This record gives sequence, C-alpha cells and structure tokens, in this order.
Amino acid sequence: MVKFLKHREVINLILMNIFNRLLTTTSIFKNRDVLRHTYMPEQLPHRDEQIEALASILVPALRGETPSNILVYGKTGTGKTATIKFVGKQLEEVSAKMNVKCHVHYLNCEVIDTQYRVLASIANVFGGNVPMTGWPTDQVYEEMKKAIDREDRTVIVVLDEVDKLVKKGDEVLYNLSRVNSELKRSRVSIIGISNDLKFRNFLDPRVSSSLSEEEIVFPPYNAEQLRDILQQRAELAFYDDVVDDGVIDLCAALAAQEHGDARKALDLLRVSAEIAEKERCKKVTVDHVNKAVKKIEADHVIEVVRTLPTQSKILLFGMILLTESGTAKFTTGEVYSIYKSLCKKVGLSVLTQRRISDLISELDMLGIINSIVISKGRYGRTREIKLDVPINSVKSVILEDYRLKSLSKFEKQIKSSSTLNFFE
DNA sequence: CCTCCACCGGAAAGCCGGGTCA
DNA sequence: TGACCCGGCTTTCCGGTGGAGG
Repeated sequence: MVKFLKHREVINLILMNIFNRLLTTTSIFKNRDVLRHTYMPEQLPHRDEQIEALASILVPALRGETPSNILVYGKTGTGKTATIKFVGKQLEEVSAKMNVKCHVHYLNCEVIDTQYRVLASIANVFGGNVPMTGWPTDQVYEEMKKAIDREDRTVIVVLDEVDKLVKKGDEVLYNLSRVNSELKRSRVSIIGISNDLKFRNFLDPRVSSSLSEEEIVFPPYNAEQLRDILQQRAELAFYDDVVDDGVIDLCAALAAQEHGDARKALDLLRVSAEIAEKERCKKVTVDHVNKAVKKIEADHVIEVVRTLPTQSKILLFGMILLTESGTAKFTTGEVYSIYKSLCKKVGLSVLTQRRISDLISELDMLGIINSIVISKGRYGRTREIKLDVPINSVKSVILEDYRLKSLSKFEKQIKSSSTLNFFE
C-alpha cells in the first residue's frame, strides 16, 4: 500500500510538472472552446431573420396550441443547429416564466438513426422506460405517446440531419407527424433540419407536406458576415491584442470562398492559433493562417485516403513507390504493372486496366493526384499522373488497412533494389 | 500526309449482396 | 421461402485519338 502511494505520488509529481510547464507557456487562448462549433454563443449575428421566423412559428406553443411543423434547409455551417437550439432555449425559458409546459427535445439523427431509437429517446426523456433494444416498434410508439401525454404540454422534437434518418425509411416521420391525433392532453410538433435540399423528393408526399408546413432557408454567410462572427468569437476566445490585423479578414475570406461555412472559418481561426501557440508565438499572424490552411487540407486528404476502398489504396501505394524511386510523373501503364505485382504479393484480386483507369480518374477527382491526358505521339496516348499529397503520412494511413499491412515488408526490399528491377 | 502506339472512355452485360414482395 | 429487383462494382468489347516518326 505504502509502495503504491509512493508510486502514485511520483506520477502526480511528474504530471504536475508537465502541466506546470504547459500552463506557464504563454497561452494565447482565453477560452479555446468558444471556437468549437459545439459552443453556443449568446448572440447569433446575421441570423435575425431566421430567428424571427422560427420564433413566430413557435409562439403558439406558449398559448397551448400546436405550432406548425418546420423544415429547415441550409448548407453546413450556416448556423441552423445553433439558431434552433438558441430559439428552443429561449422558448423553454419564457414558457417556464409563463407557467406553460413546453419542451424542446433535440435529436441528432446521425447518432440516433433508427425509428426505434428516435421513439425510445423521446419516450425516455418524458419519463418513459424503454430499453435500448428488444421491444417491438409499435410498443415503443405506444410508450412514447403515453409518456408525452402524461401532462398537458407542447413537445417540439428537433430532428437534426433528418436526411440521414430518411435514408432508412420515412416511417418515423409519418408516425410522428400524425401522433397528435392520438394524444389527448399534449401536442407534438416537429422541426426537421436538413442540409440536403433535394431530400424532400425521397419522402412520401403525405409526410412531405405535413412535415414542411413551414420552411426556413439558411443562406450561406458572405465574407463580411463571417468576419463579424469571427470577431465576436475571437474577443471571447483570445487575450487582447493576440490576433494580428488581417487574420480574421483572411479567415473570413477563405471560408467565404467555399460556400460561406462558418464552421470552416472557426476551424481555420482555431487551428491558426493552435499553430501559433505551438510555435510559442505571442501573436497569431497571417502566416499562421496560411499554415493552417495547409494543415487542414492535409488532414482532409488523409481522412479521404483512409476511407478509400482497398483497391484504390493499393493503387495509390504503387504510385507512392514510383514517386519515391524518383519518377515524379508516370503513365497509366506503369502504374498498372506495379499495381498488378503488388496485388499478387498481398494476395488481392487484380482488376482490369479499364477499371484501374476509372479508379485513377476517381483519385484525380478527389484531388489526391493530378492527371492529364497527353499524347506521346508514336508512343501512344496516356494519362500523365503526378502525386499531390504528403507522401509519408498517406503511406502510413494506407498501411493501417489490415489487408495491406504486409506491404511494409516489401518496402525495404524495394528500396535496396531499384524499383523497376523489383517488379520485373 | 499517313500510321500506328498505348492508352482513353462509352456501352452493355455480368456478378453479387441486400432488400422487397407475394 | 423463393422469385425478383436494385444498385454498385467490375469485366468485356470496342471505337476513338493526338501527334512523333516515317
């Protein structure tokens, strides 16, 4: 026991030491969380119109009437979720003061993605007792109704990313939208949030019309609006005079170029500051923003590579080997022959050249490689391919694939002999 | 000016896993 | 349960082609 405690103490000392050091490095962040997209700001700049619209549709709830169902559209980072949570909170606060029972229940359909889970989640919030799995769905539905109807109240169910849910069938939406006729004391209305504008086409017409009695569209932010948002958050996130001139403008401009995504703008600012912090700078500069752009891009590419099908990964690996052996540009034929031998070594089926040609085009579309079709006259027409990624990190991501682990074995052999000999 | 390389890329059919319906 | 369908992936087949070299 004594020994154990001593051991703990030593560890504590070490930890203290590390944290002390981390704490004493001049931090530029006052509150880092403000820049995360989970943060709920006190004010939502440039969303007055939408707030107003939402509020006016939801007021009936305060009079004990059923508000219309709402469908909310908008691309990612246009403030849909934040706005709705904001209005929802206000609604609950006011209703509490007015002594009216009114609840907003928020669900993210990417996480809660089946009819069963949605119904169970609603039921349980209102005091029902539905197990995670096991019940027949209609029993869950009954339980949910019973739970809600226990009191005279208005329940607003927010279904974030409904499109994810609809892909697995619109039965839930159908059930939820007609639940009111079976409730005696309470009322339910639905707010669906979607970033897919076409998603209504996948709905049963009846569901579609009852779900979207009202529609609110969230347009993308422009550069100026993004700047206001960043400015507001930066004041909360950083100590005074930490952010150089032009940093916020640059972040806003860059994010505005791509669909006006506030989430991206905030990420950019946060990553810039993190880079500055790591470099132990006292200020965040435009230079840091540029580095952040590169870092975010690289991280994105790596994520894309990770989710590539195995065949594309091994193909890409072949290209990496070619590049490493000093050939910056290569043709479809060259890649194909390396790809073939790699497949044989790993024991994967070999696809046809026609198919590989398509996979190469896909990699091109994803921005992982650059390829153009050129003619070498007498020597035929082909694609000229060039890698466009950080090689080392991509390589390690590819090797994470359990079917490709054994590729690392060959690397050394390949390195010692010349690549071309190796693949004879 | 013609040839002919080494592929490109369209069309269509086959294969396969999953889902649906009687 | 089996017949059937669907959509994604892949193969087969094949016509098309820019330009170096003759």
